[in-house]
Amino acid sequence: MPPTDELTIRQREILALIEREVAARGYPPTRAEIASAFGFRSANAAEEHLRALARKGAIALEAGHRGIRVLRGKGRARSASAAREDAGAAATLPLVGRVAAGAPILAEQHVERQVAIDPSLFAGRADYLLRVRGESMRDAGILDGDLVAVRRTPEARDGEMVVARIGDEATVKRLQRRGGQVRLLPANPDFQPIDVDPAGEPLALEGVVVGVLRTTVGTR
Amino acid sequence: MPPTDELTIRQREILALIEREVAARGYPPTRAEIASAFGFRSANAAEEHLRALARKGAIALEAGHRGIRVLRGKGRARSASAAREDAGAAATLPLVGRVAAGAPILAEQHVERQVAIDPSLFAGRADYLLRVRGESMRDAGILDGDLVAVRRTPEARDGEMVVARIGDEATVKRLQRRGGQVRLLPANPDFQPIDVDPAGEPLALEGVVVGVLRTTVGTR
DNA sequence: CGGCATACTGTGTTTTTATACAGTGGTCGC
DNA sequence: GCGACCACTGTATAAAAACACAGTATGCCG
Repeated sequence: MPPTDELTIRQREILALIEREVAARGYPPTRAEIASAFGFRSANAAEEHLRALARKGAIALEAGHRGIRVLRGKGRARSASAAREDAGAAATLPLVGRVAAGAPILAEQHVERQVAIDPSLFAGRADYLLRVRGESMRDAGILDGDLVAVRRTPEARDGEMVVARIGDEATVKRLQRRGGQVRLLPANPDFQPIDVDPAGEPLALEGVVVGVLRTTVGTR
Repeated sequence: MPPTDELTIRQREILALIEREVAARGYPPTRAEIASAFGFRSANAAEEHLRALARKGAIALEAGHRGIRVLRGKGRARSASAAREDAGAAATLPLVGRVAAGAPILAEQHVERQVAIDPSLFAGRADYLLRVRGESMRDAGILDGDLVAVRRTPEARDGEMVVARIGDEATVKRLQRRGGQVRLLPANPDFQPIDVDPAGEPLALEGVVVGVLRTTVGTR
C-alpha cells in the first residue's frame, strides 16, 4: 500500500474542517468538536476519521490534547503553516550550543547560529539543533560534537531518544518507561543509566531526537 | 487603564513562545508546556502570565484546552519565518541512493531527490549525499540508512573516510595507505578490510566523506 | 513604611479530552 | 453471501489540562 492514499469524501471534509479551525482560531478542534460540527453523536466517529487521515499521511496525531498537525492540506484552503512547511527551500533551524543553568533551551544566548536545512529531511518536525557533548550515546551512532535535530515536545514514548534536562545540563538519552518509573539509558556500557527520581527534581523533557548531523573534519 | 497596556519583558517572552509554537505545530502550548519551556516549576506561573496577557489584550483566553488565541503579535522581534526568509538561497545537494553497475555516481537515475542544506555546515565542500547501506562503518558512527555528505575528489589522505567504487558497488571505508599498498578499512570488527589489488581493477575514489546525516524515525 | 504589581512555588479539584472497546448497518468486490 | 472497509452509535476510563487558592520574595511608588 502506498504511503499516500486517496482520501474519502468524508475524510476530505474532516481535513478541511481542521484546516479551517486552525486558520480561524489558531488551534485544532477536539474530537468532540469535530463530531458536533458534523452532527456525529459519538466522538469516536471523529477519532476514527482522524486515524484514517493519519494513516494516509494527511495529518500527524501527536500525544496530548488537540495534537493534530496538518501535513498535507488536501482538504481545501491551505493553512499558513502548512504552506510554510512545504515551501521547502530555505527553512532554518537554530543551533543551540551548551545549555546553561536554568534558562530555557531556546533562550537567545544559547543560539549559536541559524542553519539552513531542508525541514522535510526530518519530516518537518525538527525545531532546533543541539550540539552533543560526550560519548554516552556512542553506540547509537551519536559521537562527541555531533548535532542532533530535536523536535520540541514534552511527550515521548518508551524507547525514544530524548533531550532531557536534569538540573543545569541538557542530556541526550534513550527514554525507558517501566510502570511509573522513568529511566534515561545511555548507549554506551561505560555510562550508567539515570533513574529519574519521581519525588525529587522532575524530568524536564526538552524534546525528542529526530535526526543526527555530523561534520567530519579530517580523519576523526 | 487603557485597554492596550505595555507588556513586561517576561510577558513578551511568553507571547513570543506562544507564537512560535502556533507557527511550528499548529496549536498553542498548554500551561504546563509554557512552564517547562521557561523552567517554571508551577504551571500556575504560566496561568498568571496568560491572564496578564489577556487582560492587556495581547491574547484571548477561550474555554477549553489550549484555548489561546493570539490577538496582537508583539512578542517577537523576528519570527521563525522571517529568519527563514533571509537565510537566502540555501544550496541543494543531490541525494544519491543505490549506485548501480557501471554508471557514474551522479548519473541522473541515481539521484533520488535534491536536499536543501546549508553548504557551510560541511565547510562548503560537500558535493552530494549518499545513502549508506550496511553496518560496516558502525563504530565510526555511520549506521545503516545514514546519509553521508561527500566531496568529490580523487585525492585522499591516509586515514580519511572515502567513498570508493569497487566494481559495481560504492562503499564507504577508511583509507589506509601503507607504502605503495592501499587498504579499505571498515569500522566494525565483523567486517574484513579490503586490500586493493594494484594489478587488477584499480581503486576508483569517488570522494571523501565530509559529514553524516541521519533521520531518526521512532526508536531506531 | 505600606500598598501594590510582578513573578514565582506548591497543592489541590474539576473538566475536558483522548482513546479503548463493543456494537450496528451499508456498500463493494468476488 | 462472505469478508473488507467505511461510517457511525454508545459507554467507559485514564490522563491531561485548566484553574482555584494559599503562600513567598522583590521592587517600585508615594
